[in-house]
Amino acid sequence: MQELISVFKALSDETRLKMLKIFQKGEICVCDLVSVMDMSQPKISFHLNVLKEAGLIRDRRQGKWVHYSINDSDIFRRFLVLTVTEKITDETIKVYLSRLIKLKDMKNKNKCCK
Amino acid sequence: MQELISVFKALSDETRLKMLKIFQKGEICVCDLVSVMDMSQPKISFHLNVLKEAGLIRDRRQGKWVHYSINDSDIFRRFLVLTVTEKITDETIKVYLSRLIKLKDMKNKNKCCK
DNA sequence: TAATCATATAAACATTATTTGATTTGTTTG
DNA sequence: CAAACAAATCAAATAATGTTTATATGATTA
Repeated sequence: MQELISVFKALSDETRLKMLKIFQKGEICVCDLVSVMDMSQPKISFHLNVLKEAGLIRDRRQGKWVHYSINDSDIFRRFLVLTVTEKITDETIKVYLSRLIKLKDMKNKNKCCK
Repeated sequence: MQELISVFKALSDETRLKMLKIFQKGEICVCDLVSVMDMSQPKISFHLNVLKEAGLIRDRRQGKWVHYSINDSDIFRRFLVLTVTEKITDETIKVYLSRLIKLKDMKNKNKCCK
């Protein structure tokens, strides 16, 4: 039961739901999330850890960077994440999305995280 | 988004999940829940209110008593409640269930809430 | 209509979650 | 291998939730 509760608790926070929306656009590293969401790095790491402990996302270290993405190994969690990202409009995170696009453009020009 | 969060928050508590398990056996009034769960009446009322505000249950007043039951008007909430009650075994609330059965027996003998 | 019963609400307190600022760990690169 | 960078962790401050005790409200019944 505690495992189930940890999933619902992870989904009970605006910042974390917005993170899931961002993850839906693909894998992202902590430093990029920090700049996209404009929040302190410890805060971002804290929320990532809550999502990870709940089994909703997974991490992958690549050199200095740790990339996070949606964990699709469990169907119940997948369903929840899918429903959440569907119920929340892109409009809600439009500021983040535009920063994300800028970031990706910059990476193509070799300026960050490469 | 806050509405969605209120649903997940409501599901993020052991007492409330156990309540949903009990509701699955049918409508129940506050006083019966108090004796079945052996918790203070304000505590029960507090948690019932959280579930109600999240749209997961509904209430129906009948005389002095207020009966609560699962609100099946929304399919997403229905799915969540169904999944939750499926993932949590009856074993988890066996003490409550045996009290519930005793209560129902007593009611047939006209001893309570009638 | 006064007494009683069921439930809700409020205030005070306890517990848990989140945020912040500082520090540590792990990795790469000059 | 020292400096620099990315991310995690920790302790302290703050905010949000849950619990308890006391009181209020609403309905029934004697």
